[in-house]
Amino acid sequence: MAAAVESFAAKGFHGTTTRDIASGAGMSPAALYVHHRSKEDLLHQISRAGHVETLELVQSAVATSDDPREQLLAVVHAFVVRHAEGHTGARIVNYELHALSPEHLEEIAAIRRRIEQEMRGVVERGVTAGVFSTPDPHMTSLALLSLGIDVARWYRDEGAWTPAEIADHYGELALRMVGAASSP
Amino acid sequence: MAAAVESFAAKGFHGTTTRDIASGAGMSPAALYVHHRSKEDLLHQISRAGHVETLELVQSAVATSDDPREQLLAVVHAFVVRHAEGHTGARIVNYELHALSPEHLEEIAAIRRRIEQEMRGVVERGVTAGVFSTPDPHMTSLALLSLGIDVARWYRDEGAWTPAEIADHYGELALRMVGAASSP
DNA sequence: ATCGGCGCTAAGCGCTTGCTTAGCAGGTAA
DNA sequence: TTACCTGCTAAGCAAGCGCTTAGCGCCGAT
Repeated sequence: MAAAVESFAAKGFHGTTTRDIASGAGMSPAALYVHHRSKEDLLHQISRAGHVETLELVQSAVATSDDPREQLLAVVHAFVVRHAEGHTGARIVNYELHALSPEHLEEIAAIRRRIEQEMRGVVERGVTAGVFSTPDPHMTSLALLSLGIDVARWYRDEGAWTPAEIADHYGELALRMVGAASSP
Repeated sequence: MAAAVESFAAKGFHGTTTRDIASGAGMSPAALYVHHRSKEDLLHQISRAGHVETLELVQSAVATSDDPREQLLAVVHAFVVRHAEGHTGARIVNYELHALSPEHLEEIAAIRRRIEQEMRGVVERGVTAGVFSTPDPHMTSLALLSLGIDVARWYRDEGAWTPAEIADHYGELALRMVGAASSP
């Protein structure tokens, strides 16, 4: 599975052959089929595991505080660090959905909806509490997730910024986007 | 080329066959090769045209005003509308770069750098003029582009928001991100 | 000592891939 | 009329694809 993650992230699902994955894992192509039903099955398992982990990450970040402001910072920080450090896996999670079978795609889409609900909840509670101010909490929360997801696209390990530095800056941007005061 | 755009956007470069493109264009597979050297050549032409158009769009948006605030609004609005309305082409432009040959990729990367420079210029001039305030103009301008690019990933024609509505909201978010006052 | 099963490989099957070849209808010009 | 374009198709080639089959070495249990 690790070899599949590497290949899928580098060349895309359709650009990867079962021989690529097998040689990356130091095996013959036939050995893959002892453990996995098909190439799509591999993608499905990788995608599901990645989505579940991200959902849990977001949920536990929300649970660290009762203050929407702290929740937002925690979620954005965790989300951005994950998409930077784990950009290899995150690319598969976010950019290879079209290669999933319709049933598998629907399963994954359900997890994505729950992630969106978590973010939306944070923003809406902040607005209700009067500490955030935004004309459309729905679109703003979507933009916050969008910003984090896209980190996986442009982030490079050899780049000038560490994941933590990006996450800190993005935390500040997030506070501004929801109309919270810059610093306590 | 229009048929190739459709197929590449829907299934990715490697997921698309020359027979897909040909039947989409109402031709036999061999007819493609009268006009294009290879499948990669098609991708290259589509990608280059898309990048050049985006660069020109950004440049002309910047040229509409001398005020960094107005420039930012114009660039973000044009950029977001383009990535929403033209999400089919924008997906190829942004998510199929890995399928280009090394030489073609370098050519495209140069155009992308010029787009980034335009956005960075707007933010930096705003900071210099004292109308924007951000701890890292470089990262902030990258985040602004990132937000616009990712619209192409999640936007759906049948969604609740029009491209103009998204662009308006994103303009407001952009002003907040660079630390400009919300309204004049 | 012998067995069954696990994890693997060598070989390859049937099909699809990107692309090529040979040739043909219709239009243009001398 | 002849010659030659342009834009196309039918057919197909070599290579690569996802996946299967047959079989082998190893190991713990009997």
